[in-house]
Amino acid sequence: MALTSTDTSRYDNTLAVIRTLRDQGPVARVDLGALNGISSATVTSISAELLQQGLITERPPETPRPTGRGRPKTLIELDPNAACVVCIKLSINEIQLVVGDFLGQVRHSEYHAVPTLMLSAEDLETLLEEKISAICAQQLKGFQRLAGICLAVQGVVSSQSGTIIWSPALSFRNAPISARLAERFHCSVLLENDANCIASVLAAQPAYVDCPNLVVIMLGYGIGMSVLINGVPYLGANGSAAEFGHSKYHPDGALCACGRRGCIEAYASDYALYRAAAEHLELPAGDSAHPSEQQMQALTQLALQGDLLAQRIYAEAGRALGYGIANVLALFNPDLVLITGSGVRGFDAMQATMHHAIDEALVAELRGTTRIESCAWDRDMTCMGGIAMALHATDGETLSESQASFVS
Amino acid sequence: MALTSTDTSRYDNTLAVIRTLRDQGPVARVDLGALNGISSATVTSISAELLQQGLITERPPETPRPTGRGRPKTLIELDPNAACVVCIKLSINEIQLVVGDFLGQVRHSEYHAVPTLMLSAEDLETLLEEKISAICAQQLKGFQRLAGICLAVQGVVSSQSGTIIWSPALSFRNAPISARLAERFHCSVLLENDANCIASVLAAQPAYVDCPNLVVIMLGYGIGMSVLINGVPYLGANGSAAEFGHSKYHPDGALCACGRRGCIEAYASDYALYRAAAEHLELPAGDSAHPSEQQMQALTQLALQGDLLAQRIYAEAGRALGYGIANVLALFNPDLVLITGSGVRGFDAMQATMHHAIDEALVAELRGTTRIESCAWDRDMTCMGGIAMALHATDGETLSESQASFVS
DNA sequence: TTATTTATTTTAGTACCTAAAGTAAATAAA
DNA sequence: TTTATTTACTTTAGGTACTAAAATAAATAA
Repeated sequence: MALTSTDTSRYDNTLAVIRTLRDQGPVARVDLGALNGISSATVTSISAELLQQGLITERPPETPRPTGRGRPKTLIELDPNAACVVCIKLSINEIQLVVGDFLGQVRHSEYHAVPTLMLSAEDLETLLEEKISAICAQQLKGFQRLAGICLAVQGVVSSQSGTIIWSPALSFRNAPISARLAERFHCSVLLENDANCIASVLAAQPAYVDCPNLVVIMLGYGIGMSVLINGVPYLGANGSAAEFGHSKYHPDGALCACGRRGCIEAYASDYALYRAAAEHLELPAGDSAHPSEQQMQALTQLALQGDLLAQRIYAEAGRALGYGIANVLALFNPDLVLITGSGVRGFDAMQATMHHAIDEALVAELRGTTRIESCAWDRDMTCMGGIAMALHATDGETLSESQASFVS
Repeated sequence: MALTSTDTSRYDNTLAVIRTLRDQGPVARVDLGALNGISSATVTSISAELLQQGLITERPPETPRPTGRGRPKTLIELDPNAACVVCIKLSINEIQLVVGDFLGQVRHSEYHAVPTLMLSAEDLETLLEEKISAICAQQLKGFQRLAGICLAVQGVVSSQSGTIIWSPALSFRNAPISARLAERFHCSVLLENDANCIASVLAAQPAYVDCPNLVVIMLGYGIGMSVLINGVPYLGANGSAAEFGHSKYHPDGALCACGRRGCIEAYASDYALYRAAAEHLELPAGDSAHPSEQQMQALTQLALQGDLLAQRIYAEAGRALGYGIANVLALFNPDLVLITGSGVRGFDAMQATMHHAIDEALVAELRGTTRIESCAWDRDMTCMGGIAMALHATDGETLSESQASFVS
């Protein structure tokens, strides 16, 4: 008779095995059992299925002898070519396309300069279709299947409906982007906020694994945030949760790009810092409303080298940031707040006032034990996270589709 | 051989049946199956066990005929006396003790005036032991077992460790209260924030069931908040999440009871409103730092009846509240914000400026579709929520202990 | 060469669930 | 009044998935 609709234990255990193999690399059946709380007999049965489906392979025994007595472990590992995902990062004036294999490793990466603010929703769709088609044709040869596509976007997105609601990198609003790509490429399309991608990568790092409640603040052209609760991004009702950049520092504060006053972003983002400095300081020529990396580096240099006005600007940014973080601590009480993004280049110039503002705003009981740390920034991290999230989201499909193709 | 450690389906299904019966009242086996996605054969088997354990009873067929053809449904229902819980609400200068039955119905309630701010941790423990002992002796006669005790406390508590970290109703800090009570009364002791109790009750109401992400703001002597994410209270790392009252309105704002400046509580709590008014208005005599219900009602009356100064004070409170809510919307993006607590009495005098502040602070894309509503306040609601949470937390124990006692 | 150790596989047995068949208890229709 | 129909509940038969224990495999140590 039929499988009970509520009994998902085989499915759950199989996914657990796949994910353990992805996280830990090659693992023996005994250890897979111990790690996941299942018997090794069950692991034998699950791995036999996965082997038949071509999702895993047995690793040939090492030539250098295994240590210890007894029958040596037979390591099994994911077949990196069993599936792949494509992740596209959409940021202001640039898109990045990355191919990741079934292990989550980056196998290909390319950047394109694109005037994103000029694009209509149709332009963007067409552009993405073109670029992804090219990637499919050139880069996906050895893979058994394309499991999914992840679109990592700054701003407010609805993952559920696949709609870009509001992105600082784009001029249009409310574009249901996932549906068309899913239809065109016959695979799952995941739409994610870029900060959530970064947070997923950071949460997996050994230094932060014991932080079930993790807040990641992204400083850059704008200011983004991700809140992981028990390791999963908190999205809110419409996907506009964690909009730290537009939480408030001061009721009648500086003007923000969003049109309101007093947002944290209006003090601590690249454009806010540059705007405050441009009037008074000698800085590289360029669009001062959309400062380039080079422009920002020049400004940061001034602050770090002791220019008093630049220091004052960063100090005030740090104060706003700290004040905003105080609210985050009072409301989320996370284990850890990590500050990263391209804007961390200036973190040393903000740090002191930031900590001071936090202490001034919160009593010790509410300040709690939350660690607040900064963390080096790597422009490829977003897509690494997107790949991981896309694989995680599509493991179930990969599993059932491999099964189907084997049966038929 | 042994039951697989991962196979919890019978346990899960049994709990689901118990909880359905608690939420919906008497239900037939067919309907229990349909509601929980299990076959009625399984419900037959589960209900046979529960019947033997004495946790449910079959309801005798109704004298007025059931409508429709076919064999009439045999309704089963929880035995209200199968278990009970005691909930204690600890608020400033008052404690309430309530007995709830296995259905979650209040069976007994009593209030005691207690100078809570004068108590040491030991005093409190002794007092609670006394009061609970008396309740046990007098009120728990008909019940098969005391499943648990719930302590509902204003302020910051660690549910995990059972420690009261910081409560405005108490002078001491960091008191591990649960352990001693658990030892003394041989049952589970649940320590909960009062706002979480209220939120649990509200979330179950038909009007709000479609709000998986619910924020409840409690106005009163202090200002509390609860955030339910998918129906469960978000606690944070140390239990100090959702401290809305000490999130910020203004960097250099009014002095708060916590010792910091600019907290929302320093504008919109009872003591803040009364403090602002007492200098200038004729109000009932009394401790103006801890205004009584009567004092607050007098002040609210003035504002609602058009006294300009009182109106200005409430308007400013509304502005602070709205500003704080804007941050909550930006960070949590909930489906619904409910404003309640004894302080809602003055909500009409705050409403206009509150909404204005929210609109001024947030662009439409971030304002989202969140409903913001107020909701009538009932002083018994906290304990109703505490009972529900305690029952939910102890259903598993009740189940396994009834089983054990049946087997032996 | 044999004993020991450890890993994996096979076997036997259990718990749970569902579908389908059987039974029970009512109303509607002949 | 009897029979058919409908709906609810129970029993039976069959299937999946798991574990413990036994068997087998493959190494090292003695």
